[in-house]
Amino acid sequence: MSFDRDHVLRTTADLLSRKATATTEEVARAAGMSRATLNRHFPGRDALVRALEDFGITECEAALETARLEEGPVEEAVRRLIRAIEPHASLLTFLYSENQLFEGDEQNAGWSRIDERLTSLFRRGQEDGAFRIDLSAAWLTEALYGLLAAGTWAVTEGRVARNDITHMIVELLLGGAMRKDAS
Amino acid sequence: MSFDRDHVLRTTADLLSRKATATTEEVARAAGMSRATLNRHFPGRDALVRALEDFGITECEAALETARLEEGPVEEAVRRLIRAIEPHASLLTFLYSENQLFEGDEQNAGWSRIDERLTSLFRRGQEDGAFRIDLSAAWLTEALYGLLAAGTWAVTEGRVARNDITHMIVELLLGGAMRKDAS
Amino acid sequence: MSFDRDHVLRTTADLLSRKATATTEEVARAAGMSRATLNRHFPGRDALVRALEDFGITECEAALETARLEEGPVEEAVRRLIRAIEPHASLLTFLYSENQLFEGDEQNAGWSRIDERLTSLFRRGQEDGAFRIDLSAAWLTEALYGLLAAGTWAVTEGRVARNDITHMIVELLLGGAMRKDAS
Amino acid sequence: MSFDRDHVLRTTADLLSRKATATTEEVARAAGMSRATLNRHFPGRDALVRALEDFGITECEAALETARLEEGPVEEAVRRLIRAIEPHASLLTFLYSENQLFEGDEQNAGWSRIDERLTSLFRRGQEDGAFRIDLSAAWLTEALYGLLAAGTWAVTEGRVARNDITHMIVELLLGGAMRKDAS
DNA sequence: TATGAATGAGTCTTCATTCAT
DNA sequence: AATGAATGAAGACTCATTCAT
Repeated sequence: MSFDRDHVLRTTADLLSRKATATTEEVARAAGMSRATLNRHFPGRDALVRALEDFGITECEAALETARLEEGPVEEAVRRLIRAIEPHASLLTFLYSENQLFEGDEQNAGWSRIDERLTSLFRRGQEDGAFRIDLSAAWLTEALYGLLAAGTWAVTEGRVARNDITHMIVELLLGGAMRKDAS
Repeated sequence: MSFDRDHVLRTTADLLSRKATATTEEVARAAGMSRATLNRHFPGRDALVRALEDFGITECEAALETARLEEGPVEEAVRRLIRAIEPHASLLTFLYSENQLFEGDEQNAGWSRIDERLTSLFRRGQEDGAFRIDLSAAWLTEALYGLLAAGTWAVTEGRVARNDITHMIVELLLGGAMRKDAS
Repeated sequence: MSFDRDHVLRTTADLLSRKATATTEEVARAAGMSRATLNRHFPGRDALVRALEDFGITECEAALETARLEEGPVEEAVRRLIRAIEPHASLLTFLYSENQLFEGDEQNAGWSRIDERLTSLFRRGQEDGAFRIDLSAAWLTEALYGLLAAGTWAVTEGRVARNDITHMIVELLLGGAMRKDAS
Repeated sequence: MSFDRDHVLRTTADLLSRKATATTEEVARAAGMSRATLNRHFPGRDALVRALEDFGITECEAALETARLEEGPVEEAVRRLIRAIEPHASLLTFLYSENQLFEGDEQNAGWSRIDERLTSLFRRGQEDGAFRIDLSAAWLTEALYGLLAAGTWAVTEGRVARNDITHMIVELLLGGAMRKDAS
């Protein structure tokens, strides 16, 4: 069977987002191969993490494209966003929890670009009068990350059904973000 | 000066919630002592993590007492809760991200008790008609953890002012949780 | 070349019988490998000592079989015994000096069995009228251990030629154990 | 209570002759004091070992004086020797097992002097025609050390009564050493 | 003087990586 | 190309020693 790079990266993100201290052995076993083989494809742990970052950024940017954040009402854009990005939540969670480690890196540029697009979306919501202005766009962005992570864990622990989690996140975030008197 | 156990535990929680892979050396230095001394008081890294769990459970339970969750309108109880628990957020964040470890332990009993009290609070909100019923109490509990973690990181990264974070969390969570047509 | 477990154990016994405080590094180097590799095969110093005990028991039991202790005159059986067991003397010496450790363990059962067989041999000598009865069988057994250890050290320090040591031990032990008036 | 140097040294010799890897903590507790206090009197582990060596040499030399090795028949001299030196056997055992560690040291001079006197005694026995010449004087000396150590252990483990051990050692050694046809 | 507490030094163990098959 | 085995490097732990009381 040929080497399935995507599968390895997703499995690794799942594992590392739950257990940041997982050893290379655990990562390799979770991906169904030996340490040595994992090392052949990703020479060094750092290389694996970089690959994860690249992969995560690529996937998230694709999701952002799919969601067409700039189009239509903000509320609908947020719904599309969460629906598109939720499948990659564990990858995003991993990037989120690791992003203080590679500060100043070129990877950070990709990450910042994503972060900026999300923040812009929420800022647009505020400018449109749809979103409250006392909850800053930066906070809404950060809260989205937190809720995606919480959603992943809630599903993993069986507290929320996989099919419900997108709705749960969307409604909580929009409910909190939107003005109550919006007509 | 005598050994300040609380100080050590708080410092350690701060560090580990930001960098789960921190070495014993880093932990000890952050607490202002040598590795050997840290080891004298907490024999082994596991012992330190266990102590953090005990400490976190104790602190959170004290915060829950302070918040008097069963009293008055749910909305106010949630506000009191977040205000009381936010100072311990980094501890909670660490425990939250680590809570897959030591499963089945007696520590878990303490943690489950806290979790149950929070879930009860949200369930009461739903029974009172104040909270939406399509967002389950279990999810609101999990979301609270996620927002506390996001808040901690947002403050650490300078995206949100420390003085604002309680408001940000409260408003987002309550805004999302409460029924829109509540009179 | 494949890993030679016997070689490692023999080398280790040689070293530890001379210097009980030898570090893992010294043990590994004496066996011609790195600490890490030694640890791969014997995870932890205790595991190595346990393996030495198992190995020693096995080797000694084999030597006891070879010596056919129950056959022929006791004097000849003792000669065969010492001849058979002397090559393993450093292993035995190490175990002898360490045998207060791991008391009550299953290892001790194996050791006790050997001890019992030796004691039985000397008891037979007394019952046959060949050995003095004022020197107890238990003491003769213990003395045998002491003389084997002394022999190992005497050879190591160059006080006695390797080829002579069996004779030295045999003659001293038998000379002391046998009745003077034996016809 | 005043500090009892002799008691500490004897206790330490007892412990170290049985367990060469005993920690300073164990040594101090066996002597009935804290690590720190032991260190006050013997600054550093080496200092303690040196003191033990000095003490052991002094005690052994005193025992040798008492035994008047040069006087009378060799057989009687050996009996007096073992009777005099047996109470210090654990000290001697410790020195014996440690003596490869401080090679070339000045301490070694004292030890060698003792060793030489013992060897001379056995050589005299051979020259007198009382002892066999196929068992070298060096070996008999070494065997004496081994039997003293074995005797100490045999008593500790309850295999031989304390009151019998001198007889056991004497008879075994003399029986082995003496010519059978000695009239 | 005696001791609990603190720590530098050194040992033990594990991990990420490389190598031989 | 894939893997079990070997190992340097790094982390965790323990000990002997020192210090403040």
